[in-house]
Amino acid sequence: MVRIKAKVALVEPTRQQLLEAASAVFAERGFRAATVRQICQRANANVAAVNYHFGGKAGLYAEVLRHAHRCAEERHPNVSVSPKRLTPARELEIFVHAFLQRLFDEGRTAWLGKLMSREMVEPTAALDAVVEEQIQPNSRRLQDLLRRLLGPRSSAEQVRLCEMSVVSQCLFYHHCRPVISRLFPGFDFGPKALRRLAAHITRFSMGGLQSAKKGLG
Amino acid sequence: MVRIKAKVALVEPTRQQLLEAASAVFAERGFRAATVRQICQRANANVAAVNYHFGGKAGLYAEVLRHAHRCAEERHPNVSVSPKRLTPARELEIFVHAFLQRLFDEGRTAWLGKLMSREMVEPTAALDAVVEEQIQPNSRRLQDLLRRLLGPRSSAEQVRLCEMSVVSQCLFYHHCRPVISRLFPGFDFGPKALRRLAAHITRFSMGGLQSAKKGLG
Amino acid sequence: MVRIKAKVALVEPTRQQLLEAASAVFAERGFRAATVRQICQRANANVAAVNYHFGGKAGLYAEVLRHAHRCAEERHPNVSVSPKRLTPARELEIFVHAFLQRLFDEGRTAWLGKLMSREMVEPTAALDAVVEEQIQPNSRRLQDLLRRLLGPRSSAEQVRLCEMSVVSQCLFYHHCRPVISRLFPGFDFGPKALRRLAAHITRFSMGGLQSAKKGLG
Amino acid sequence: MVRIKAKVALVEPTRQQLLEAASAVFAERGFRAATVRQICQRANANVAAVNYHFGGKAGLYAEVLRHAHRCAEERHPNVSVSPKRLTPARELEIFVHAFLQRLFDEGRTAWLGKLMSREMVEPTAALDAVVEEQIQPNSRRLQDLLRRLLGPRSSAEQVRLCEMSVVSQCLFYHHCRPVISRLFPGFDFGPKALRRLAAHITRFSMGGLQSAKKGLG
DNA sequence: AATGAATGAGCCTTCATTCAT
DNA sequence: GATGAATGAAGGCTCATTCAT
Repeated sequence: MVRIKAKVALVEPTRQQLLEAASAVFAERGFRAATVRQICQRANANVAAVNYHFGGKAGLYAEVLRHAHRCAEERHPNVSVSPKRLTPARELEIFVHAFLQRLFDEGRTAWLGKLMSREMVEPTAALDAVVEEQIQPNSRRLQDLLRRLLGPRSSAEQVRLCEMSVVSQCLFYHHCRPVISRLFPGFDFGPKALRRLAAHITRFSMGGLQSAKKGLG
Repeated sequence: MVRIKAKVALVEPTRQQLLEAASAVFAERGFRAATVRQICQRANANVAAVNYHFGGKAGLYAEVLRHAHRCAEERHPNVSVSPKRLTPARELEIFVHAFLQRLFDEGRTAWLGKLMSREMVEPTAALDAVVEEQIQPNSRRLQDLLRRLLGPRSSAEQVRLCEMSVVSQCLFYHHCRPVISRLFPGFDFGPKALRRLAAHITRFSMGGLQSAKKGLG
Repeated sequence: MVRIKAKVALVEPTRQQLLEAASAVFAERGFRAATVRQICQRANANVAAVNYHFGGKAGLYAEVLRHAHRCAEERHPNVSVSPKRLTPARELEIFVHAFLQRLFDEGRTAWLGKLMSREMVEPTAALDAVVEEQIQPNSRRLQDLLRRLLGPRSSAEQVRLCEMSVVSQCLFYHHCRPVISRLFPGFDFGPKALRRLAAHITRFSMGGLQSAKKGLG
Repeated sequence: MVRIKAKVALVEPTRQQLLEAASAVFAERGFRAATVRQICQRANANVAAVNYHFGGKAGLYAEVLRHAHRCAEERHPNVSVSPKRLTPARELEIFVHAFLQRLFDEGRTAWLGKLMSREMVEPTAALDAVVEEQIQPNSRRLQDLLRRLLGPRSSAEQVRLCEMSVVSQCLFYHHCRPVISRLFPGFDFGPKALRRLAAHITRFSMGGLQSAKKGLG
C-alpha cells in the first residue's frame, strides 16, 4: 500500500500529464499548429499515448476543453451565490468582476479563455458540447439577473440583447487585447484595474438597462 | 502586339489574381491552414508564383492584409461625415450601424473582418500597421463623438472606457457568432436585424453614457 | 465452484475463441492486413492474449491453418469412398463435385480455401505441413483413380499431368472468382450451378483422358 | 538538342524509374506490404515524388498494373495472328504455349502474372480496368477459336465453360507453383518443359472439346 | 492465467520551398 | 517573368509487442 501511495504521489498518471500538457500547448498554439509530438514530449509520454488514451489529436482536444473548464471552475467557482441582501447593481458587479477575473487570471485558468477565443475564430466539433454544458448555464444565470433588473414586462429578446451588451463588454478586453495594448499602451489588467473595469462596466450597463427598460413602455 | 493586348485585357495580372485568391483563402482558413497550392490553384497560377512575387507565404499574407483593407474601404468609405444637424444620439446610431454593416457585409468586404478576428487570436507583425493606419483614426473619431456626449468634464480614461463599451457591443456579434448561433438559433444578421441591433446598442449606450456622466460628479 | 462451473460453461476458453476469431479474420483480410487488436476484440480477449497464448501474430497464424483444416474436414469428411459398382466416370464426377462443394461452402469451411489461396500467393512456413498432411493424400487418391482410367501403360508423368488438368479446372472457379464475376456477371455458385459445373468438368476431363490415353500408344 | 539527348540517355525521368521500381516491389511484396519508401529508394527518388506524380500509393499501383501489362505485351505480343493454314489444334497449341510463356517468363514480364495473382486474392479498385482492357479482349479471342472447334451449334455457355477449362489448365501451373514444387520436386518450367506442358494441355483440351461437342447433340 | 498501459518503429501524406529551364 | 519537377522536413496515426501488476 505504501508503494501504491508512493506511486500515486510521484508518478502522475500519463493520461493526466497529457491533459495538462495539451491544454497548455493547444492554448498557446491552437489546434492546428500544436503537434502531438510537442505535447507528448512536454508530458514525458510516448507519441502513441495520445492515440491510446484519447483516440487521436481531435479526441484529446475535446477532452482538453473540458479539462480547461474544470480548472477555471476550480479556481473561480461559479458565482451562483444568491447572497442575502445585495442590491441588483451589486449583484451585477459581482458577476462582471468574476467574469473578468476568470478571463485575466493566469496559469492554468487562462487556458479556457484562450481556447475559447480560438473556438470563436475557428469553431471545431467540440464547440457544441462546450456551449451546451458550460456557456448555456451561465447565460441562463445572467438572464435571470437581468430579467429582475428589467422588470416583468421585458421581452425575451430584450433580455437577450441586454445580456449580450453586458457580456460583450467583458469579453472585449480579453479578445481585443492585442489592439488595446497598441492603442492605449499602459493599459493594464492587474487586480486593481480589473476592479475599476468591473465598476465601469456595471455602471455603464445599469444605465443601459434603465434606458432599455424605458424603451419598453 | 494584338496578342499582348488581348492577354492584358483578358487575363488579370498574376500578381493581382494571387492577391485576390489569397485574401479569400486566408480569410476562410486562416494563415496556417491555408496552403500555397490552394491559393495558386484558385488564382490559376503556378505553385512557385507565390515565392516569386511575394517572397513566400508570409510575405503574401502581409500584402493580403493591406489589400483586404483597401477592399473594405472601397465599399464602405469611412463614415467621416459630420452631417449638419443631427442629434448626438442619431450620430451615434449612424456610427454603430455603419460599423455593423461593415462587419456583416459579405464578399470581398468580409475578408478584413475575418482576417482581423484571426489577428486578435494570433497577432502577426502586420498588425501594427493596421492599428495605426486603420483603427486609430476610427477610434479618434468615435472618441470625439463620445466626448461631446459626456461633456467637457469627462476624463480621457472615461472616454476611453466608454469607447470600448460601445465598440465591444458591435464587435461581439461578429466575434462570437458561433456561440450566438448555437445559443439563440434563428438569430440572423440581415439588413433589418442589423438596424434593430444598431438601435439597441445605441439606446443601451446612451443610457450607459448618461450613467457614466453622472458618475463623474 | 459454482462460479467456476458457470464460467467454464458459458465462456469459451480464451484460447479457443482466439482461434475462431483469428481464422475468420485471417481468411478475410490476410495475414498482413489482419490486426491483432481486431482479432482480440472479436474474441473478447485482451490485446496481450495473442502473445500470451501463441507467442505472437505469426504463431497464431500457424495454429489457425491447422484449425481451419480441422473445421473443413469436419464438415466434408474426405471422400474416401470406394463405392461398390460405380463407373469410373461417375467416380470422377463425385470427386470433382465434392471438391467444388468444399471450395464454395460458406462459413467456417470457407476459411481453409481462402487461407490456402493466400498461401499460394505468399507461402509461409506453415505450407509444408499442409501439403504433406492434407494435399498429398488427396493427390494420391486422385492419381489412383486416374491411373485406372488411363490404363496400366500410363506413365507417372502422364498421370501427374492429367491430375493437374482435372484439379486445375476445379480450383479455377474459386481462385479466379473476381475475374469470372466481372467477365460473366450472373455466373453463380449455388448448389445447382456446382452440379452443372461438376458435370462439365467431368465430361471435359473424360474426353481429355481419352485423348491423353491415345497419345500413349 | 545534344544536351537533351544526353539527359534522356543518362537520367531516366523520375516518373519512369518510379514505375519500374514500383512494379518490381509491388509484384514481390504485394500492395500492402510494399512501402513507398522502399519504392522511392529503389528509384533514387524522393519520398514525396510518388504523391507528386501519381497522387499517392494507390494511384501508383493503378499505373503499375498498366505498365506491367505493357511490358508483358512488349515481350510477348498478343498472338492475334491468324496464320495462313493452321489446323485448329495447332492454333490452340500456339495460344496455350504463348500463355504459358507469358506466365513463366522472368524479369519485367513476370510482374504482370504476380500482380494478377495478388489481385485474385485481394482485388483492388484497379481490377475492373484490367479486366476490361486486358482480359476481356483475350477472352474474346479464345472464345472465337473455341467456337470454331465446337461447331456452330454450341451455346454461349458451352463456349464459356470450355474456355475456362482451357485457361484454368494454363493458370494452374503459375498459381499453384508453391504446392507443385512441394508435391513434385523437380518439376521445372524451362522452355522445354513449357513446350511439353503446352502439348499436354492442348491434347487434353482437344479431347475435352470433342467430348463437350458430343454432349451437345 | 490474464490484463491494461505503454512503447517505438514505421507508414502514408502534406507542405513550403527551391532549382533548372 | 514564369514554370513544372523535385525536395526534405514534419505530421498524425497504426501496429505488434512488452511490462508491471
